[in-house]
Amino acid sequence: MTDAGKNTNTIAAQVTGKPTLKTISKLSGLAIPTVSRALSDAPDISEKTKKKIREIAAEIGYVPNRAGVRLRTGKTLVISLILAPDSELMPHTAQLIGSIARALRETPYHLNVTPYLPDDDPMKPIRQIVENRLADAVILNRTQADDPRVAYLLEKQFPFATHGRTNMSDRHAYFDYDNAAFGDFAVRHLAARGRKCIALLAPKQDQLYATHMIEGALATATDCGVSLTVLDDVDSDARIDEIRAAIALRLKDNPDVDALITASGVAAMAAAAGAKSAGREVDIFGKEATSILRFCNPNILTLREDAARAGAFLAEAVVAALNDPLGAPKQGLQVPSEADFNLA
Amino acid sequence: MTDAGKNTNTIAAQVTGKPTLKTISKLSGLAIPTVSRALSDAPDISEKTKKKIREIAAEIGYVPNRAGVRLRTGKTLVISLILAPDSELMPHTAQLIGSIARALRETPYHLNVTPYLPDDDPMKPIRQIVENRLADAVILNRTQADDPRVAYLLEKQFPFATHGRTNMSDRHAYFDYDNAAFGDFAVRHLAARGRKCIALLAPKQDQLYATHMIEGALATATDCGVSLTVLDDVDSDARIDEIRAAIALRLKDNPDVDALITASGVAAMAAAAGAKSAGREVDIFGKEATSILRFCNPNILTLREDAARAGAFLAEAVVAALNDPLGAPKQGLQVPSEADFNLA
DNA sequence: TCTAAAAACTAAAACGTTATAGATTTTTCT
DNA sequence: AGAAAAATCTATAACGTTTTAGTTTTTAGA
Repeated sequence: MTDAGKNTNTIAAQVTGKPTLKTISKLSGLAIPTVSRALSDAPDISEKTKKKIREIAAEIGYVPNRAGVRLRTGKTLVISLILAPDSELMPHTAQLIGSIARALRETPYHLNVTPYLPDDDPMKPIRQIVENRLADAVILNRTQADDPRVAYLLEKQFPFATHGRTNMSDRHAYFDYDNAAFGDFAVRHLAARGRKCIALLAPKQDQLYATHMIEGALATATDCGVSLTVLDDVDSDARIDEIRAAIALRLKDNPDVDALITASGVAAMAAAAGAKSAGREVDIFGKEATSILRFCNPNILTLREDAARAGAFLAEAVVAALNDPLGAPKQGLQVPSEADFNLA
Repeated sequence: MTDAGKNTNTIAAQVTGKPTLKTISKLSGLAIPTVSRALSDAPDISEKTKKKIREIAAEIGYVPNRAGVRLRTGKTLVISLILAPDSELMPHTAQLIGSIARALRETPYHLNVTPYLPDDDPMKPIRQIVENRLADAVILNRTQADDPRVAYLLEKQFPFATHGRTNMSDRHAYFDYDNAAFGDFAVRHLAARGRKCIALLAPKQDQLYATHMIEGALATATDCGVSLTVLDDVDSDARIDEIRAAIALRLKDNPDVDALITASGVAAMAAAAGAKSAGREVDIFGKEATSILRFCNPNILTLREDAARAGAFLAEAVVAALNDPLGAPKQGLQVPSEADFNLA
């Protein structure tokens, strides 16, 4: 029982420093490439050898050095989430980031966050990432119908997924909410509550989700025999106080309006306040990321947008695109179910 | 005017593929190490050579390959933000992430996000990062007074910064709100409004910020001659409905309470609802990340916590720690000013 | 003008990985 | 048993960077 002999029982104890392929090579007596190929399950390594190497790797806790892999293969093992500047929609964003990062834990990829500011060129971060190979794929949020970033990524054949559809959606992975169904449901529900003159708050920008929402709502309005006005001159990305003021103004212009549909929770809250300040009693139907909205104003009818689900889907979709670049892009649509609606 | 001659005017045009040190080496006729040392402004390279190399580098748009640097130096150029699971405080988190990432754009570092779940071991991500060198530094949020992660990082001498102080704060970089000042201000303000019996909602866990808040509030309560009860059995990290129910219960137990101070915006909202359901008219004083809280319930008095400022500070602090590991850790305290308070 | 010292530069190696092409061993078939 | 084929393994090189230990060139000093 000498001290010298004590720590030599296990292989692991013989290892000093971070284990590399070299360590396993020495421990197993096999060449480094053999070790590498065994761990990547190459066909020209015998099962016996693979087993032995995998055991040693597990015992000494071998983890591939990312810099080595990256330098050799050109793969970064990084996925970058490009964040559009959003002033007030942050609960949604935080959920998205967290759920993407969590889903990526099951993969070798890490999540990088790359935000840009309102006065930045949205193309700049994308170009940097593609040109300098800072990531293997990107995820975009707040896409527009005719998004130059999407066009660029498609042209460069750089893997990506988007949160929200675009005009080029058939060619890329995305997750989106079925806003047509939301529009339909909202109108149907408001009509059932006896509302006759519904206004829909659409964003100024060319956003596809609004188009869908309007389409769904218009069709159902005709169906239910209620009137539907689209208010497309309120900037729903503005500060909340500004939205409220704008809504109050619109309500005065449209004295018959007895219900409002909005595309975001913030806008719904602003609408509620705007209606109140205009002295009008209207129903409000909006979307929300958390339960906060309905909690602080139970009179707002809401559809819960599941950002966590979106994040998990986007992570999977982008990894799928990386693993099979030629496969059909994964596309997800959250069709609202009754359970997603909080109806006062 | 031959076609062949057209593109050879500029150096840049002669370069194909991503430029490396080798490219500059060939273009300049100097050896690769010379180029490397010139770009890192080493003392043994002549100014003339440095100028020449820098010009070529700029012209062909040379950007160091991160994998090469990482493999050679062991530096990852990554800073990892470890996100504690937070159910309802997400606006704050999103602001934090965005502002850290934006601040890091001025540096060579990229931001990685590493969340863990309520049932995960909080040590696991940290250990992985340190042992496998997945980042050069980490930023922690939601630190506890006696945080094992902080102890571990200090022991390993791994650079980090925290959002919130700990028992070991003198030894690490942090950003925190001056919660003592918040407690003081809240009590002083409520007393001035004529409130006599104030309750303070403290989190169950051993969180230093609560200690500070209580200290500040207690001292001022004595000063102003009002009574202050600390309710430390409400889990302020619980779901919002649960907090509300718990608060309603506490209010019934304490019939004299006429004002509530909470540590978070969500808790404030829950408190407002709890008070309402208990049929009590109490003042509420809370904190908020965005202006949403006060917007949806203008009766809640608030202190605005500037997460963007926290993020920018933390980014700077952690980069400073990396550049000067022996220097004094940067420590920031947001002392609330009158302007930060939204008083109904 | 010659030598010593200082300045400026370079050759070689290494970080850890994987791809290519080739070498060795084993199996299969006649 | 011997040759061909298949299976298994290895040597070498390369990705782009920086560090170490030189070597060459220039300047300074006598």
